[in-house]
Amino acid sequence: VKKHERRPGERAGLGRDAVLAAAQALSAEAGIDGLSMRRVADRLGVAPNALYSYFADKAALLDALLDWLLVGIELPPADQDWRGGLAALMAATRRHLLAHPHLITLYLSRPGRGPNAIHLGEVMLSLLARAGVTGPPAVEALRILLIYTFGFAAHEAPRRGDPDPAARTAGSEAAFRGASGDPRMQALAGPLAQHADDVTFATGLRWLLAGIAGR
Amino acid sequence: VKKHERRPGERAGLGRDAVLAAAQALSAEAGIDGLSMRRVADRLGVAPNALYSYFADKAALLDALLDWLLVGIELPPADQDWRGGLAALMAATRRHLLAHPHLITLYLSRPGRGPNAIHLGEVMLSLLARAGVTGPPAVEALRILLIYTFGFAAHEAPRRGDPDPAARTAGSEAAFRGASGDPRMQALAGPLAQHADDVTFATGLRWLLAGIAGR
DNA sequence: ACCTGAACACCGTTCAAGT
DNA sequence: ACCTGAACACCGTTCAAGT
Repeated sequence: VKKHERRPGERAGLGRDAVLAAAQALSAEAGIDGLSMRRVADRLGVAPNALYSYFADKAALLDALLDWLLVGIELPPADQDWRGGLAALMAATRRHLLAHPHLITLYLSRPGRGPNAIHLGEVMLSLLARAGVTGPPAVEALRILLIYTFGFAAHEAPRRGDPDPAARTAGSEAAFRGASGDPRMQALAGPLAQHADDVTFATGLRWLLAGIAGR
Repeated sequence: VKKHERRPGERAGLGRDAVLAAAQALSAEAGIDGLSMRRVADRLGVAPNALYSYFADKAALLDALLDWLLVGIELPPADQDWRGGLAALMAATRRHLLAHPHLITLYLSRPGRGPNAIHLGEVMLSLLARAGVTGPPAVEALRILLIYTFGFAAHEAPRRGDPDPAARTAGSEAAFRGASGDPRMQALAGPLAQHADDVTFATGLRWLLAGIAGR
């Protein structure tokens, strides 16, 4: 909001990472609809068009942001069997995505060819190879697992901490879960729903892994 | 673009359906990013704010549009077994969604409580009941199947007829599939990819149905 | 009830210019 | 190379007014 007080000609010293960090922080506060180039620039104390020194356009910034959010997904221990390893990896991926509920939606509509997305795919392929699944069938299994994991996270994201849209449907959600009225029930609704989500996610994942094992 | 030549005070006679039809046609031509209230109004020969007589805001229009697109999904024959029926229904749903590739993304991020979405869920529940799956486990299975189906369609949509974004990544897609250069290979890439998608979708679906059967 | 005119507060992006 | 000023062509939405 407030420019950082620089003399004319003085550099702000942004860099791509600073822009991405600002964009992520902004989306956490204002949601996906509040994520604009101008507001990111504002947050950095910089003119709107300054961002175009680092990203060709808004789409390029979003692509970079999504890949940036995949950094640091917990990898399963190397001595685990392929099935437990894949289950742990997909669960960790879902948890990681849910840390940024506002941005999950974007993943489904974008290619996902960033370096971190590719690395995740490679780890999955090495686990599948240990199951004896390689080549085209491995790519097929990988795709199914990724769609399930990202789709699941995208589907439960609106129920999570999305600031504005959540408020819109919060009432019907509570009613749907029979938790309207009693505030103690409402306090339980969140954790209860999350637990149900965890169980449901694990169930579908188990079915898919059983299918992969049966190849 | 051109107003329909009405005298001042004369009605345009829009109605919700006319607005939805215009919105759908516009998104087919201009993609999701080209779908604006002003352009929908323009297409109807009406002032931008006239739409607010029928929809509270753009989000309400989008919600109605998504449910409207679920109309007419092919239902499986009543004498089919539950497994074949569910497989056919989910395949028909995916095909139906892919007829509007530009809008699929929106489904994942929105609740989906419209009348048509609810009807689809009821048909699924009745098929699951024939498999002996009812109550909470049925809701769990339904959710997993829907996430898989919608997620899959959302994931392959960008490869389909999305006008602008497709052009952006068309080159890398062709290279990825090893179809760069030779125009005969490029002509094959589309149908080939679609066939691979069909097979992959059916495979994952079979795995999930096997899991449901094993309950 | 349905629609228009005019306005408000925003967008993404480009171009020329400054250091 | 990095950043600013100013401008362009857009947005969604609201308010008052007309029929």
